[in-house]
Amino acid sequence: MPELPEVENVRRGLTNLVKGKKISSIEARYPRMILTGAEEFEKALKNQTINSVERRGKYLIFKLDEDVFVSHLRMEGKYNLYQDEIPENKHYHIFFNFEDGSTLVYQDVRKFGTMELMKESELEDYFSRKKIGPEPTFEDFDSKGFYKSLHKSKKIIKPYLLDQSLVAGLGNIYVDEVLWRAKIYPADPANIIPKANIEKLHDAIIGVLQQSVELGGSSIRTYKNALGEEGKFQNHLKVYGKQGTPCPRCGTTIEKMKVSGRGTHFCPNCQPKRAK
DNA sequence: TTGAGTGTTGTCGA
DNA sequence: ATCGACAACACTCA
Repeated sequence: MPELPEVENVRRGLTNLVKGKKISSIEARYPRMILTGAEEFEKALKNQTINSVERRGKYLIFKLDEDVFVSHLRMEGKYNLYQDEIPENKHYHIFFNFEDGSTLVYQDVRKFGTMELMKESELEDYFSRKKIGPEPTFEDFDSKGFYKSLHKSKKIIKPYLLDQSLVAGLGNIYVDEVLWRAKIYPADPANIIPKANIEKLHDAIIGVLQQSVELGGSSIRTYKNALGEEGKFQNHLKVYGKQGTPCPRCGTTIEKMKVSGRGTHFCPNCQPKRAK
């Protein structure tokens, strides 16, 4: 389900729901989801308190007394907190039982999500091994460095942005949105995009992701935050899912195509192909 | 009914 | 180095 704005809203919801709660037991019904080993995960986290829930890119970081675990929701992961009775659901995979009787349940229809146990001191290395780029903020994400990287690369711009190395947090929805805002053809190689468009792209990445965070993210298919609430940013999408409708900027019909295997929405007039 | 498509990421082979 | 294909899995829609 989630890109950065959705993950950030899940994080905020979880902070309210489980911060300060002490785990009494964990049940991993789908052990393969826990890449570092389900048994050790269950054993290690028992009797530890969740002190904070943080985020890096699209990854959630639960910080406990002695350990941390990193949770990635992939396509459809969700967290729900139950005060007592837990409804039967075949997509409920990991159960965190708390001392106060409540239970945090991880739900994932497609079972793509992952959890990994580690020490806080290992986090930096973990994200650097995965080549997770800067957070999309003006403090962390430098426009000059971004331009330099793109200027010397023949990679196709859209999949390059999706690989998280230049900036963390974009997924298939927001990448189409920011390319539309910066008037860039999604399948063009990075090195032929004019500097002015790259600068616009840089600002759009920060602006769109931040605005979506504030609006609770986008509920496109199944996304809801940890409180079961839908986001509102889907009402502000300009191209994602808008194929066949007029471009809000120029009225040309939005098209959908495939770019490196992903459905890609764009305005053929505002985002003309520059490559021959 | 079957196949294509879905908000992600990692691996493998050319 | 890079890119496409494919994998993990379940469900929806044409």
